[in-house]
Amino acid sequence: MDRRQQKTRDAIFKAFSKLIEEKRYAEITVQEIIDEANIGRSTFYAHFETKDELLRTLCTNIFNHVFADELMSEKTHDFSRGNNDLETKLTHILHHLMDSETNIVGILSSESGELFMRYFKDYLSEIFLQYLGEIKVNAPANFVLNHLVGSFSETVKWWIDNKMKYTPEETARYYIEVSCINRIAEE
Amino acid sequence: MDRRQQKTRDAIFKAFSKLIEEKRYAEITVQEIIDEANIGRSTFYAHFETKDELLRTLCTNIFNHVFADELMSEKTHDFSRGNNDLETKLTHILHHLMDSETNIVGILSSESGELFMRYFKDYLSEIFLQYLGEIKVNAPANFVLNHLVGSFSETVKWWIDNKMKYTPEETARYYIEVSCINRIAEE
DNA sequence: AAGTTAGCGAACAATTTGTTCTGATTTGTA
DNA sequence: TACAAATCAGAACAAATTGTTCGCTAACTT
Repeated sequence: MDRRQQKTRDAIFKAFSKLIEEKRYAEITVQEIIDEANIGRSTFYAHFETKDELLRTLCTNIFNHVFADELMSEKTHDFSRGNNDLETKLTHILHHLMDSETNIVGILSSESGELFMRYFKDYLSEIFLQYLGEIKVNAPANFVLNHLVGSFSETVKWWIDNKMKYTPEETARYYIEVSCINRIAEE
Repeated sequence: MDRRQQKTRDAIFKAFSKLIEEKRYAEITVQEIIDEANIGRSTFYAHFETKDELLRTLCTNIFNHVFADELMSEKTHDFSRGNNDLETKLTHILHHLMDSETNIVGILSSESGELFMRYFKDYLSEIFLQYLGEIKVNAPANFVLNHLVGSFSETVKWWIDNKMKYTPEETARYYIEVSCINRIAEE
């Protein structure tokens, strides 16, 4: 890809990330992004049709990176020692969020966090889906999946809102603790 | 209160509710609300300073109604038979959502649902706070509260997205089933 | 019935959005 | 190196939106 395109793209992402930490997504104007990125007006629209498309692309980039490892290692679970496997995976994800270059923390904890959460949940679903069969609970499967994904994403938000003052290991542990998943181990 | 004011207010709420079921909150313009409500431009601004204030007011109205009963009966729990009390309360809330005059279901399941969920969670927190002391889990209290509130609101969303094909009783049961709350009963 | 309050709608300035055009710059390649 | 193609900047534009003001009319309260 053309180096100029790449540079412009990066500038837009960087500007957008910075702005989204300062104010709500809805309040950010395309003009502000253009000014912050220091590019021409038409240049922005050559890359993204709307602000929404920019957001969508940014989310895909970020989460592809965060989930890169976890989605690789499908079908290699180890249930022999309870739910160790899942706990490790979740811990990894939290570490990735912590170490990410782009300021995901700023984004997720911003007023626009909900938008990102939607994308986040899509990725999480793929992870939890692999464990669904192991859970013995008297409720519809799609309810359980929804619950696991929803409550883990709530956990992440809580963790970030609390300035990550707990370690990824502790946080994953808390989640397993309150989750019905820990009944796999108790069987 | 002046009948004219009441009529105008109702017209605005009704128009806003209708629009929010059709499209995202961000995409709704004040002009559309005005047209749908069939009122004068200045009239809208005489009632609400911004679109955000309209949203806030609508949420307060709706949820005050849904939670009216539950918030009354504070401090009258009955832990003697496990978590029956909470399950009943949650069932009530689901019933209220079902029977509400305003189309809460349409609103909560709309693209703007997350906005309403934020308000919904505020009310839920008050309910769950009363049960927090009874839960024995090795995790910070504010984590547990966040988890309970978050996962119940996820339950409600799941229920609505599934066209409420389960009864409030069933749904509340499922929630208790996967929740760490049912360990109160198991002690 | 008289005085007060609310609603109407036109007109206004200020922003914002997305498009189009022209001319300049950069890039990959021959 | 040189040239053609792609990319960029920025000005200018129409259209939509926002929030305010003002004079007039209709409805309400006492």
